[in-house]
Amino acid sequence: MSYDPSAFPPFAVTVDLVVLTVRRHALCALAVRRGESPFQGRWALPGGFVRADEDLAQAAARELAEETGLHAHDASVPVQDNGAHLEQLATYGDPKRDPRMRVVSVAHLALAPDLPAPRAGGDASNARWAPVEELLQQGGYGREDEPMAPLAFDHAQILADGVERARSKIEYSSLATAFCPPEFTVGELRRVYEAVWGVALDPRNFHRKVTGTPGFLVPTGGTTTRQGGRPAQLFRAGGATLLNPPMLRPEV
Amino acid sequence: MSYDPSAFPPFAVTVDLVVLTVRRHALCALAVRRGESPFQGRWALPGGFVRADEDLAQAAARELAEETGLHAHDASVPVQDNGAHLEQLATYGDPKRDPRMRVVSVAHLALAPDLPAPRAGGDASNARWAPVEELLQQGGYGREDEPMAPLAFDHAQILADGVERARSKIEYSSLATAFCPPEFTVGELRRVYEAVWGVALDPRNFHRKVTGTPGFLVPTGGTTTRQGGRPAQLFRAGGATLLNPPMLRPEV
DNA sequence: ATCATAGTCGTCTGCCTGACGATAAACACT
DNA sequence: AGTGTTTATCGTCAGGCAGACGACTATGAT
Repeated sequence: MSYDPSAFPPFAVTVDLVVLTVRRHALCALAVRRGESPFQGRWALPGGFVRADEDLAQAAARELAEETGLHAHDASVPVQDNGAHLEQLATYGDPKRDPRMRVVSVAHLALAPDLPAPRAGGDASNARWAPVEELLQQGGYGREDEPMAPLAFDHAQILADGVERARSKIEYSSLATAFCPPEFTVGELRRVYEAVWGVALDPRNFHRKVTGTPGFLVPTGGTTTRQGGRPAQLFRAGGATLLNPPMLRPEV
Repeated sequence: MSYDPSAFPPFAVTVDLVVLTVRRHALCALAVRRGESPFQGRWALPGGFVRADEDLAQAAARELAEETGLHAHDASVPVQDNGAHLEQLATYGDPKRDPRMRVVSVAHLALAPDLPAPRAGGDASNARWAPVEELLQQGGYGREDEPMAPLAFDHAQILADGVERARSKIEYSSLATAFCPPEFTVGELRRVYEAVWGVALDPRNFHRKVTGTPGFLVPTGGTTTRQGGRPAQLFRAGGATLLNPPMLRPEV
């Protein structure tokens, strides 16, 4: 426990982001193409180095804004603008995870409503929303049938952990609303659950459940027809963050 | 995203440990007394620097062994010796959390059965099991009425996060068995839940619940009387890690 | 007008939970 | 030996919630 300098070898610390959204009924993650070695040309999660005077959450919020333009709202700020939810996911520090040097990466999870096309330094061809199954299956094919190699570094593991966190967290928290615009219908919220869990849910039981959970949804009074069919009531996310009772993910 | 060396200031990376156990019906955490500045003489969580060739989990397991003699079993090793459960908790990286230099600490959570006295470099007076409420309440009093200052650094926050993780995780996982010896009775397991949650549970409903949850408990055939009263069946932890249905923490 | 689509309200049944009575098997007394 | 105390274990019962599913409503498309 002495502070002999040889006792604490220098590390580089980065933040990596698992940014999830729901597009066209599929859970998608933001991927950027690497412009340099190692893993040049491969897809990776967005991220970057933590600056000397920066908190980890600040660094993650900064990277998120740089990559997507999203303004993250911390848990401390209850503002419900169209910012994204951002939370720490886990930290990855295998000595060999980066071949160049010792890098410890603090991964963060961001949940965002469906967004316009991403931007990565202004170059749209180097950033894309991709369905998570596509990014996680090895040897799959990406957009335009270009052969897709696995994600760079240990990013496949990080993405898998982030997806699993999101899947379990929408069970007992109101986080699914982070995938929705400020006002949304019960049907849109249901399609979020269906996309994230990859299951079909009974619209009638789902409606009863979410409208019956105190603090989950607050009706705004308005109605809308967005998908054809009977107009639906519009809701806003209620103040509750923990759902009681929780939403139950169907067995297998 | 360039690798200009000025872009990645050097960090020190440490692991801190929240080691929890249940002693005398109370949830206790391991605390060590700091021998040097800053916070000299104050209580802190055990921890230390990650070595150059070490994974984060390895570093945490090494520190745990050094402080307690416990042999941590990773999630990958299903062995149920009297090792402790060890998992990553969260990472703390406020630029000012250590006044000397930029330190990022990857906190880990360990759950252990009741143990003999702790050792901290062979000096027992510099390590103790303390009830978590005692460590978390500011200005409380420690053993032998010595006035107790708050934990060093941001360790009160880390401990609070670890306790909250343990409280919620025993709801939906079989982790409560990590607080028990290899063989235990339903009553002992119930007292673990009562200590961690700080509530009283109905023995009859608890017995029905845990014996009815598939994969949670496996009877060993033996019986024991450890607290007086009728002998109880002995159980071993079953293979299930996720409880379905979960244990429900009583409302406030 | 008719159909397709989506939303909303009800009903019914089975399961789980919490509250709690009753019995069983040990120990500590007298 | 008998009595009380403690802990373990089994049962019962009522209330609530979830899944399955029928019925009705309100819009747009043809």
